[in-house]
Amino acid sequence: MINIQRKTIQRQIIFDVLRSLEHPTVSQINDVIQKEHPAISKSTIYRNLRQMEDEKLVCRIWLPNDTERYDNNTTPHYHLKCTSCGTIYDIEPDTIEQKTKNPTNTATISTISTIVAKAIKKRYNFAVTKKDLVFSGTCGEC
Amino acid sequence: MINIQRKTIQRQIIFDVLRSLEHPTVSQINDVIQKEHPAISKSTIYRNLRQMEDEKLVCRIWLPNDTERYDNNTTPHYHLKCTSCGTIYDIEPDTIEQKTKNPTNTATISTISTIVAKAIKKRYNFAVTKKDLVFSGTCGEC
DNA sequence: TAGTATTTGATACTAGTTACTATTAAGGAG
DNA sequence: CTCCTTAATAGTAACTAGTATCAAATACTA
Repeated sequence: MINIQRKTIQRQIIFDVLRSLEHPTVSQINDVIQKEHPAISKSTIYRNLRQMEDEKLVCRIWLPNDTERYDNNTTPHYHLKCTSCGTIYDIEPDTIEQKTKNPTNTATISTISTIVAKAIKKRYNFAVTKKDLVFSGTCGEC
Repeated sequence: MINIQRKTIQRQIIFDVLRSLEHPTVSQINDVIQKEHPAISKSTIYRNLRQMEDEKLVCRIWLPNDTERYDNNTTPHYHLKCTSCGTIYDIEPDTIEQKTKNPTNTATISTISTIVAKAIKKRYNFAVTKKDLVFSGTCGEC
């Protein structure tokens, strides 16, 4: 009996709260949990979030000039961050398309990033396993 | 006399140390400075690094699962991080090239990221001003 | 129900920020 | 060149964010 994930109430609460929020910081998750369950410690929260990340139940995301955030969208995708209002948007890599110079050509971010990963392998002999792409700027609302 | 940047010895020391290191963390910068100048406080170090970032003298970079780092390469470029040895490599966006399906086509990361930024504008009405692209994986040495 | 390894919560630590007082660089007047 | 003024900067201390350690509690299995 080694390394089995146990089902604890704390773990279930943390997961549920995370699922109810959009790109929350740990502090936001903590605020919600404290109201109902003040006995749950921050160690437990951080620890469980990391564990869920390892299990691929959630993603931990790193945006410039921000604290760590969690994302319950586990499909591969990238992020936009509005530097004016702070909102974080998901970019779905396979839905976005852009014609290149040749009007019959279209490219998704997904295929583009695959091309880049191959180029990196060729040029730097570096095997890419994870891509963190963040675009900062101003959103349509601002 | 408002908002003039003053030339302080602390500022010069911090800048010189930063220039001598590759992608240093603040802790690495601090370690070097403390040996010669133990009186310089961490607030001063953090404050000056941020100020130099505002002046575009250095870049602050954010890598997944890492503390903040500074980069004295101020030309636009992206990063590779080896998850095995921890080494950080710069990708020069204009030097890397990769043929697309059409063998007469080549694309730099720079042009690709410009295409993506335009697509983001069209699709999400979001004006990209900064791109933070980090590729994690295993380097040739590991 | 008992045994045991995992998980929790507490505590103390490292990393980074903020607020505030004391110091100092730069510019002007004599 | 020296003194004065003043706003920017330095250092201190106290705070938020995140990590590590470890005894106590608890989930799982037999």
